[in-house]
Amino acid sequence: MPKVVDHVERRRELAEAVWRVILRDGVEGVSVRNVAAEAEWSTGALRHYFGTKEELLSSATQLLEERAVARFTSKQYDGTPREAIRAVLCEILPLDEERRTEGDLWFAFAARSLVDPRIAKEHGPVFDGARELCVRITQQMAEGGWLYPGLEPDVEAARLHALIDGLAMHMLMRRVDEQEALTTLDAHLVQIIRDVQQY
Amino acid sequence: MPKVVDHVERRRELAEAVWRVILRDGVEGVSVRNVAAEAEWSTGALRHYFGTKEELLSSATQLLEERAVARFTSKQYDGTPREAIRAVLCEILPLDEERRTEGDLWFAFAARSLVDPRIAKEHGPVFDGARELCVRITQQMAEGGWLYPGLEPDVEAARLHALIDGLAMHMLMRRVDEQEALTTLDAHLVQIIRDVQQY
DNA sequence: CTCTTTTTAGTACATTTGTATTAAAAAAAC
DNA sequence: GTTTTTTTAATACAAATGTACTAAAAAGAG
Repeated sequence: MPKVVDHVERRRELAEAVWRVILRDGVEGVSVRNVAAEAEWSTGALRHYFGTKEELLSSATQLLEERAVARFTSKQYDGTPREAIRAVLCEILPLDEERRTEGDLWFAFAARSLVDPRIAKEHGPVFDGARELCVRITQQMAEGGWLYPGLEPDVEAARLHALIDGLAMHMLMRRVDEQEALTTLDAHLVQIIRDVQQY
Repeated sequence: MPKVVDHVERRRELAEAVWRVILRDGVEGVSVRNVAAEAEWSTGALRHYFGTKEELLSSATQLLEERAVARFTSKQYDGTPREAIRAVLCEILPLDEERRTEGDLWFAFAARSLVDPRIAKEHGPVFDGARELCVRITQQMAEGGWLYPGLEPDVEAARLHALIDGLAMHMLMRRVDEQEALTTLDAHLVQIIRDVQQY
């Protein structure tokens, strides 16, 4: 029998090499040879796992999706409502290097998804994950009586999602810094959270 | 003397060809030959106006910027405060084909600007134009007494900007439709505009 | 060890890429 | 008409690209 290789691990390894290339040169810098060189593989070995360049990009998107969605869905509330919600939302903002990397990739793939249906399909769950996170937040707020009176949970989820993605994008474009983003987010939370003295 | 050619017009013509290529194939589809074919020019003629591919992309970004900023800064208020503000903000959302095209390009260039400082520099004014629009709105609201009490004009400008850009992005990604976007925008306006009976 | 299958390396090939060069065509000044 | 300069077309070329192919290497089963 042949050498036993963890295919899942190999594909992850390759996907991460794709990431590094994208972060350095953008999606346009992704070529079979570039990725192989980045991973220190031969093009032949790479081709053994990925038949085409498209599969390579798909795999990189999928890995990003898995990680992001896992992070979004694993977070739990604790602390005061405002602190908890703020902490959850901060998972989306590129506040540290890891999340900035994820954000850069998310942005690159989002732009590519506009002209590449295949990427769009694989990128969709990232949007859905963030949206579900926002829906979960506003629904739990409504149930706990923390949602500011008169606000609709679903509409507020959409608004929160647009705001947080817009902020994230502005940060990725380096036009808004961390402090301004948090100030903006806090201003929003003030308006949607009803302050309860004892919770 | 030579044939008299309107260089500005030529460059505009070429930039629009670049746009069409980007809309069809993404930024990665832009090559000297592709653009020349799209414009029905020879590569030699194209090269007479643009020495390198980078200049070609720069020119396309600049044209986008000029148009977008012109649209943003030309709008004037009229009608009730809410109607006027809504109308101005709707200039940013991709609600018709022209603005969707602009939006698609804006998105493509924004993503590219993360790894290409040159594009970033030329793309910056588009961000600034939208931000100034938001600042103008919130400041005029504050001066006219329409801003909901307790809100800071500058913070609200940043929040409005993030929200509108996030909504625009979600629409461009085809994950949010026109109706949901307007519902979300209206929910936001309700919270930042103080309803004055007589204005 | 021998066999069998996976994994890898290296190379090949047709396209496409950015850029440069060349010479022809066009058009106004004289 | 001739001259002069811009504009255009066509081609050239090295480099990079996606994909395919071939044979060597690796590693467990018998």
